Amino acid sequence: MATPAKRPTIRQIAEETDLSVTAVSYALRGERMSAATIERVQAKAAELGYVADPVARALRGGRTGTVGLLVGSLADFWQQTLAHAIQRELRSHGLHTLLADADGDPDEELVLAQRLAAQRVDGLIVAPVGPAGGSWVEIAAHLPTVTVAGQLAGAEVVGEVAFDQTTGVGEVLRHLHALGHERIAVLSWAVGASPDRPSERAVREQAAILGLQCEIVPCAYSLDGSRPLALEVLSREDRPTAIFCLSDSIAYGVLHGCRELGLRVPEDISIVGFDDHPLSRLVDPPLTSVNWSVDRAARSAVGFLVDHLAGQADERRIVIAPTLAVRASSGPVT
Amino acid sequence: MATPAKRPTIRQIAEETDLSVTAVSYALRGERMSAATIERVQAKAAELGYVADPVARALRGGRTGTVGLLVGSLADFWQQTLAHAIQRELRSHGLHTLLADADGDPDEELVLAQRLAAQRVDGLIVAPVGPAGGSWVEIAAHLPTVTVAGQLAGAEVVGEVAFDQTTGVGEVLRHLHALGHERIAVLSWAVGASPDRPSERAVREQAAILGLQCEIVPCAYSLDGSRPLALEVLSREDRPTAIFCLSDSIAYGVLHGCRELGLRVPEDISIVGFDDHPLSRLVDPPLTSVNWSVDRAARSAVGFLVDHLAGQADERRIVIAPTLAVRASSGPVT
DNA sequence: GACGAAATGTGAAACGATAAACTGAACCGT
DNA sequence: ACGGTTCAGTTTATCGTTTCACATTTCGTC
Repeated sequence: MATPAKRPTIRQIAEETDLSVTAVSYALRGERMSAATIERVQAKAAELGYVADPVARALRGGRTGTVGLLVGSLADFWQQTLAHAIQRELRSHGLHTLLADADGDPDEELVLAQRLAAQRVDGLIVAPVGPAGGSWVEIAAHLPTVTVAGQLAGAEVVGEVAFDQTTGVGEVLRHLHALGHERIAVLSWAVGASPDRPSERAVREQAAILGLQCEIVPCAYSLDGSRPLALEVLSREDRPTAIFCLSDSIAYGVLHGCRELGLRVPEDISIVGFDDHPLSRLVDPPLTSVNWSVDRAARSAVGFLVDHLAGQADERRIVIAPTLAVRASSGPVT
Repeated sequence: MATPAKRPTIRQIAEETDLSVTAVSYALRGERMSAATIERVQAKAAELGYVADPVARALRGGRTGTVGLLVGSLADFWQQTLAHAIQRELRSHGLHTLLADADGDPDEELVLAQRLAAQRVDGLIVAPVGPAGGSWVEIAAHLPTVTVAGQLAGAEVVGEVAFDQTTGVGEVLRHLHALGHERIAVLSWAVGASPDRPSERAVREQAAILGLQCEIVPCAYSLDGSRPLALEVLSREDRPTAIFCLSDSIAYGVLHGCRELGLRVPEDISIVGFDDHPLSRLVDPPLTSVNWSVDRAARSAVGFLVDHLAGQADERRIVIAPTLAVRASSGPVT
């Protein structure tokens, strides 16, 4: 902690090359100055190990080379995977990541978005937890924003990676219906103010079509959040014959609960997840789940943002199609 | 993207209150000015929704309220968990997190550390991937640094959360030894320049003591990284009777490989992990692993840093003791 | 009622980089 | 030889905040 780290500054280079600060600034970027000067400056910069100060640059208002990544909850395994994939993809484009975790709280999400904007990120990639409040409209109006796996109603985004919830949910419910299930509990990740989340809406629609009796139960993300809830649902008199979890993380907690209660899966109860985390094929029993290509989502999201930053103004949108991965956790009603 | 977001500035408050910028700056922090002025200024600030610009503040040299979190590889499930825990803990202290992922590359790790320093983080929490290079000494000398689960040789840190590798590894090897295993493959997360990683050293030491034949195989972190390697090891003529993976993520890949080859675990081969990810008890078969309390590690790491920032100068250190969680993936040699 | 010390406030410089506007000089064609 | 470009720089202002040094006013005290 001794001396406060003296990184070389542009001024130092200026002094040592007998040029003005401005000249150095231009030369470093290879603009305007004569070839000889540019060479001389860059040599000196290399010699001193100069790296432009991102903070100063940000204050002045230029590009920062940093993108904000805002996820709904890092407690969710799948979102961890997504965050990693996006982060890695951003880096392959030479962009840095400022990751923020709303931890399931829509209000916190907004605060964090504003904080990221204040940090002068060049753009924002959001996997929203809640529906858009009014402030989102404003944020997205000023900061190129791409949404992944969720909408920000009303906000004008530069790209959108949507997941076809209707089809995904539909496939699950048809699968369960075909296996003879009729009473299904749906564990949805709970957040205060989101009465009309697409996935839940899809559940109601599809359930109505198939004539299924679906009860939607709000649930916390984490393992420790869903397990107690699962215990409650599973202990009921008229236990459902299947549980459909709108996130694999939730499903894991339910599996855990089943194990504690001595319930066999899928003989006593079928369990289906959503998002298909890489470990879902390894758990016991392997979890039936809806797979969306994380890599494709990450690539698209980053691609949209990068394109926009490169000046391509048109809004982009991709809808990622689901694949139902049927594994051993779902079986016929017995 | 229209107008470049006009957040209210300190100057705006100054104008509307007929005070100097300086006065407002002081008043906002409740210093110097008269009570009346302070009140007036803060009221105006609240009215305008003023929030201090972190970038400007950082440039000037003050606290930024942001901590850099540098993890060796977010591809590793356990490190995802750790990152989340630390992030959450930091937030409970009102600190923001700037997360960077070295993706297994020690050089990248250094670059990122410097980048974080340039972003003026108040401190750094590092789960290092490689051993310290010389630059780390310099970085840590200028920036309060806490290490978690790894050392930065030579660097003077303000806190250290160490994991007792020797005991952890010892317990595993004794466990396997007691089960009759003698030829053990150890899959270690590979990184270029780390010939003397503590865990590997511990393996060699303990293996010597117990008279075990341990081969250390370097391995990538991810599922996709360890699976092919596992296939190779498992297909050998003189296949080891047990595989000890120095990370649960690696173990998952190995489990996957066993399944593909039709090997039964633990009848045909025993598998042990390291770190005990929450899902390890749910995979098939449940994975024997070495548990360290993530929460305790996160709390300690953040606590050390916060204490230091609060002026407590003494260096802190905690050694987290392992607990061997014996589950079904390890069994006697048959 | 004069004197020093608080209390309260102001202006200017600084943090590091960038952009707009300006200054000479060299160079062009006519 | 003259006005107009272009080149290669320099000056100056700016981003939003903090802090140092200084200028007033107020106050208690002898």
